[in-house]
Amino acid sequence: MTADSANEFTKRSFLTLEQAIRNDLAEGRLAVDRRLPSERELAERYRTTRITLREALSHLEMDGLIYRENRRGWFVSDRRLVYNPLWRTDFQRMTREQNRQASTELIEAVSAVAPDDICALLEQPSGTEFWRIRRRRRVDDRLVVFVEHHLSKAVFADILEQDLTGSLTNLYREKYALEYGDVSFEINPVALTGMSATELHCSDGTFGLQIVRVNRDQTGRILDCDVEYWRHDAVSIRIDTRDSIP
Amino acid sequence: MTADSANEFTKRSFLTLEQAIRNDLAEGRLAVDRRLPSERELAERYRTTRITLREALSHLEMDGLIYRENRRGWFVSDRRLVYNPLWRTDFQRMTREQNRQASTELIEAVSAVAPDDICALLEQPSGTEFWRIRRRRRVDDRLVVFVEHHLSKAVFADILEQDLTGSLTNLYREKYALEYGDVSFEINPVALTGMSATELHCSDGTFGLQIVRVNRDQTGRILDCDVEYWRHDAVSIRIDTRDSIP
DNA sequence: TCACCTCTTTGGTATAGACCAGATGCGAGG
DNA sequence: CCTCGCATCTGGTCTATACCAAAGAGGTGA
Repeated sequence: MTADSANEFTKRSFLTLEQAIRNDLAEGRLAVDRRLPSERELAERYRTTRITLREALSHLEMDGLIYRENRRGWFVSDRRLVYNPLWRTDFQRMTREQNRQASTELIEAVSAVAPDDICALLEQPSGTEFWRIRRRRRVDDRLVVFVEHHLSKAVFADILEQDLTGSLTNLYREKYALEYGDVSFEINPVALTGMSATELHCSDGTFGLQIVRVNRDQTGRILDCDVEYWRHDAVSIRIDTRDSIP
Repeated sequence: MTADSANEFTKRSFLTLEQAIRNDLAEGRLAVDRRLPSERELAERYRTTRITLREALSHLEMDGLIYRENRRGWFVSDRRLVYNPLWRTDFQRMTREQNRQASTELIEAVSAVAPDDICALLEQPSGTEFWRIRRRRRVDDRLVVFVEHHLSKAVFADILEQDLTGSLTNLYREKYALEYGDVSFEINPVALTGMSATELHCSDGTFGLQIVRVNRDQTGRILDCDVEYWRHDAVSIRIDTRDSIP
């Protein structure tokens, strides 16, 4: 930040601090390589305390302008990824169509008893075991979503032998000759906690968007259930009934 | 409990302030007709400072357990309203089907130039005037959503003479013989600011869910555009392709 | 009855420190 | 070359206190 902009900021009210940071961000004075200076440094520059500064940063975070990675620092948010949960196009293709670059990491793939609510969604008795595949995805190198898939062990007997870092959609089609049919999903604003927070490198309690989706094949048989946890500033849900819903 | 873990217990109370409040909420010790004691009283009760206490309350707020009304206090959240933006059932009926009670307040109904992005969505040149209807809705007496409707002045010439506290869906059908056709919408997690925050009685910067919807009639003509701002803990979006999309 | 004013209570913002814990980079030792 | 451990960064949490501004209660006067 230049001496000028520091001088411009003379009033001490909270809103002006937030506005000052907003302006400096917009004009690219603050961030170097999308990364903001440390909180201590910012507090000094704006002649305020870390508590007050963090309050302002939290507001900008909620507004989707910046985000933080746990104990790593603050960063400037990129544009949102447009996402239609009714489409089962694979993630790579979806991001490519938006001129973004995506990657997927496999966290685990095991057999496990699903929680009761998931069993209910999958129309199986509580305590049923499913394949549990946990992955996380990046867009332009930023961690944006943590996904937990629950798959029928009967239908996908040998899924663990497949490459699970790619598209499950394609795997279903190519290895199991399954095409998607109906879908249902639920979107909830939630706090990211536990594993979703850890894997996304954000602190416990960060705001996120949870999307729970149940996928069926053409015969109406339930195939799997995905539970996605998105960084809230990284995604925009968009649905249009004029699009065919395959 | 072993001696080791007892030792650990005395060293660091693994029951954090947040968890303590969480327990008190769950067991009904804290909620007195859904309102929490003042921050000062809570801080005293939990032997901590207001800053720390507010941090904990913010976490619970993000998690959707409690919410605040600007300078009025903290309240315990009720269950979420299930909402399908593809359905144009009127609000009253939707809430009744979930055993909730709804009400709508008209804030203003005027002719006004719509912002550029809204004009673009409505496929009209920038600077076009529309009817602008602003309303807010309550569920079980809690303010949950602020809505801004932009309607074609040509199609709805005399809409200001109608009762605008009721269902616009019904008005379209009964007074204008219009049925809904295709819909498209966009969901974004945002910070509530300005009018949306003021009208919802929440402080500037509170986290919310924005839903922008464009409605068409059966011939594909654009009817209107709704911009909704929801309190994040009050709504759950649910969509199922097996439901008919009228 | 009702508009208006005032006083109290509430959350909202701010100061100035301090220590903790995870992330990271670097250097020493294998 | 690689690994391990330590020093030093970062944000995360905390104490203690103060004043401000809006909301709400209650009283006052037309």
